[in-house]
Amino acid sequence: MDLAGVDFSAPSPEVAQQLIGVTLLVDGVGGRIVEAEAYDASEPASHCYIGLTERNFSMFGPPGRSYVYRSHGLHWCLNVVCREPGHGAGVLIRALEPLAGEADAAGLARMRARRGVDDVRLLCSGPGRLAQALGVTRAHNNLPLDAPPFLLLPREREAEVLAGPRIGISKALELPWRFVEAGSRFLSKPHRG
DNA sequence: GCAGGGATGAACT
DNA sequence: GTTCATCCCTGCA
Repeated sequence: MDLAGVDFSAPSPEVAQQLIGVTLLVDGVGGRIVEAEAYDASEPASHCYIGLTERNFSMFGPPGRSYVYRSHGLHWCLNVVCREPGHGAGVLIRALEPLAGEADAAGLARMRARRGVDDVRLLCSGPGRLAQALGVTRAHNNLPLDAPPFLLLPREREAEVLAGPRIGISKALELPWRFVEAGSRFLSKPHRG
């Protein structure tokens, strides 16, 4: 399963690393991925750790699809599914650098309207913010990423990627499975080595 | 059936 | 740094 230069059948940490610098659009709105976290059925921080449930079934399906879940009763979070079907693994998309070129002005305006904020650095800097800016909800769960409304575009240049501990979890804190683009202004939190 | 907790974000002090 | 909005899943009765 290869899409936008990313091998989605690889282990999730590899997929997360490869996703940094890739452009993600939903219905034409989005930006470059600058922060992503890997999750796998083998470690307790993952929704997959407990096995297949109604909530996480997407992550046990074929790679290259979406997994969208509700966080804290309020926010939607977008993941991409990786590994082989039945394994249970995914990558949480945590932050985007919003596309800001002249051709993308309409997309930027839609993100600002959905978020209700003007500052471009607050549009997609966090998994809940990102989903709101892109209009992602439960309706986007378990959809293929190589078909509308999703569009993935390969890196235009090499990205310098740093690894560090994941954010907001209480288990498997030792795994350095958060990947960020070095020096990005659009991270949800600064990188820690 | 019910209590506890969470891959968050915003508004506080 | 702390608090809280408020849904869904889990574990235990």
